[in-house]
Amino acid sequence: MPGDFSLRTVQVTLSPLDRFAQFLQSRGKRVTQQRRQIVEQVFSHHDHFDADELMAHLRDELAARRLSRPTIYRTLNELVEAGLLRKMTLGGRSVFEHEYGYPQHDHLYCQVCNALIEFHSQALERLCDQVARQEDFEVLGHRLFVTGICAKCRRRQKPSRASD
Amino acid sequence: MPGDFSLRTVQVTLSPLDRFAQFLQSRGKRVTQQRRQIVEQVFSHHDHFDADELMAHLRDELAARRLSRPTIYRTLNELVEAGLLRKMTLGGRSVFEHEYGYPQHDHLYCQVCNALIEFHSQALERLCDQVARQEDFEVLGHRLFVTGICAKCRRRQKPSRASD
DNA sequence: CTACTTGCAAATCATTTGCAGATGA
DNA sequence: TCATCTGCAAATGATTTGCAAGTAG
Repeated sequence: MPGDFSLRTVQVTLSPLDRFAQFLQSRGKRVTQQRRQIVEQVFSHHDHFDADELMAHLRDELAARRLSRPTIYRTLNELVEAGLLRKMTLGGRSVFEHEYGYPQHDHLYCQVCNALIEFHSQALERLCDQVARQEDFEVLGHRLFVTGICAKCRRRQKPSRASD
Repeated sequence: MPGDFSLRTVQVTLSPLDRFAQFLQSRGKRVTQQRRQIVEQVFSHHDHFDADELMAHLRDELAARRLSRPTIYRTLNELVEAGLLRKMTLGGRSVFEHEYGYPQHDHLYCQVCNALIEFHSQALERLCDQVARQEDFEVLGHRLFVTGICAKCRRRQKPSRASD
């Protein structure tokens, strides 16, 4: 590799917690045990989750009263504000996913097992821009859900095509 | 015009109310004053609406107690089941739009004024099918929201580009 | 007639908020 | 120190449900 490593601010490598700390500081907010704990749990693995699932993971802390339901909700909202999480609504329920350090993507949603399968399409982005241009609309983001039945559930539902 | 009008079952011309009546009958349910009234109001014009907006339109009936909040909700759900309405969630609130007799489309969503601008794209449908094929996923539908700022609001927000 | 419907009031359910005590910078 | 946080309990707000009385077929 040639030595073309030029000036490059490595802000992307900031850990979610550091990034959050930075956000909090900029707002005069504090880095507390609870917020630390929640961020750590949330970014410990890549997955879609809702408040209940997160609470299930933190049940010990909740049981020990070192953490509470309202704090979970408050912190999730802050994480969205901070741009660390993306929030979406799925069947009346708020579902979150990593936004920070994670590439833009859309979802296939299996309405049988509720699985969310991620995919990315540049063509889709071009399509959004194109439509927007026609309407003189400024695109800030998009969300595509393709609903249907995932491979696994299809196999389960149609063991044989006898009755068709 | 040449006389090529061949056999053509005109089931599409069924009014929303008739279509609903048909659905109700198939379920052993009844065509009541309330359901009739709601369907009529809902299909009196093409627009997106939520339960509150619908209730505002029917406020006289509600005031006269010939109709109630629970009945509105119950009937809206039946209309979705019947395939007459499509339901989506927008900011925690259920929003409905005509599905029966109305072409498939997607939306530009202005996050400033909450306007929903409809558009249709065949390319998008092809894209969904293509992605689905790769994942061995059976597509039953899709929903694309392009969020951003509509032309009107952009003009209002940036009267001049002075500060840029 | 009689099962399906309705309006009412009360229940849900996820999420939010007021407040007094606890705590991070 | 002292403004920001937190847990608690209670409030919210949209939507749903149990039930006795009303009504469609």
